[in-house]
Amino acid sequence: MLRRKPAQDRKAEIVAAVLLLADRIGPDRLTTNDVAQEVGVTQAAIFRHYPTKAALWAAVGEAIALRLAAAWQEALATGTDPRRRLRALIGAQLQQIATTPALPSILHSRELNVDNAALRDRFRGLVVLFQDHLAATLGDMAARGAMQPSVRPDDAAALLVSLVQGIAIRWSLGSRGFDLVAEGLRLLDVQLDLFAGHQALA
Amino acid sequence: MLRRKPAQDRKAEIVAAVLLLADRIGPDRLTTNDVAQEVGVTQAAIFRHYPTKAALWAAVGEAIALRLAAAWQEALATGTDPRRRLRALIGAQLQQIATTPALPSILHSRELNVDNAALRDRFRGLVVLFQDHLAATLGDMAARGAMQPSVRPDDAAALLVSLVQGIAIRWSLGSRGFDLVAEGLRLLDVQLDLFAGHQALA
DNA sequence: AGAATATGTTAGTATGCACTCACTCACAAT
DNA sequence: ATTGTGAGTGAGTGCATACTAACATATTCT
Repeated sequence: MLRRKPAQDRKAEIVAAVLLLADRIGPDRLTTNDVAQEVGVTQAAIFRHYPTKAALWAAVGEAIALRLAAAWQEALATGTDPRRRLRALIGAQLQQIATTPALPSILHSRELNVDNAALRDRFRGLVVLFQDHLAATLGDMAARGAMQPSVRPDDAAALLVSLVQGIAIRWSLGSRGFDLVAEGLRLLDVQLDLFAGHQALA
Repeated sequence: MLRRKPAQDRKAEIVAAVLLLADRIGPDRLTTNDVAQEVGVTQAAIFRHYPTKAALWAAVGEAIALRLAAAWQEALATGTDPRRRLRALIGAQLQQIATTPALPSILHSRELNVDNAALRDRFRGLVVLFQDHLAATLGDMAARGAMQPSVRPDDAAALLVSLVQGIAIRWSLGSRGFDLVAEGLRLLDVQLDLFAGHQALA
């Protein structure tokens, strides 16, 4: 018979399994049976820890939200130079996606966006928070003259958010054949040099 | 009893229903029953026209591929000015997304990417084709001095593809509260001015 | 050691899914 | 007007799913 674990540990294992399998199988196709097999217990055991599948997804969402918020806080603690802080923010985001590749598909899954209204609002708040961080840092850069005045700050923020999403998609479609963080930061530097309006070194 | 239609018309109706419902319900959650109700026939009738659900998805993919290719061809016929051609290409792509909002989610759905290998390759080819068009046009722009030499053409193409994906996502999440094509082209102009290295008019 | 508890299992249920089969009848050509 | 064709139906099948209830035992507390 299998080793029994305290509920707290098992719950964490289950959430981890969902994150792993959401990437492999897809968030909207993931079944409680898949999760149970991955964890190594019976399907019924999942329901001892989470009363419904929706509750399980809520726990997964909460775990993601905590991780993201922590990563952003750490990035914001990076010095006072706005360009370095921007790099830290974007780098942290890319790092989160690299370690949890299911993140984008979960964020856009119908599971979260259609079924679970409370969680959807939670994530909307997160996205807004991230964009606020970006906008604030871009404002600092503008104050230092590191931004062409012709580029509106909200447009710049939109371009940066797109950059992250776009490279994450390319990384996924290309079977993760390159270093997401390194390539993302390289592209970010290209874009930031363009924002600054001076030519980068060849 | 319901009006009977020739198979060709009915098949087109079914494909149209899938495109509509894939947006509303999600590609991976769409059932043959949903489709049948939308069309106004019984579930069994769907299987008279398409032997399996996978075959139905293949038809949907084919329809999308034809539309995209046609839109790109039309855009490429736009004059010889590379910047205008780029605007036409991106505008066509945004227009396609605006009229078929399910497009991005279908392109990234597990239905297409996991189950239907043939169709996945078909779409991969489409994406490559689009990027080739972009790269060629960017090359023309560079030849006319409308691109800073510090920006590699493939990086520029990656940034433009990201721009389209990013604004499409924002449009979707924001309940389509703005004109996707107009806003996308506006952002494109901001980015192209940055590529050119001269300030845009305020 | 023995009782209490909580983590697990076995064996279900109801529902929804893709898909099938025997059959009906609307329509078009003769 | 008759008839052949094929679009459409009603009633199913088998399977997967989320979830449940009764029971079992590993672990912990005393």
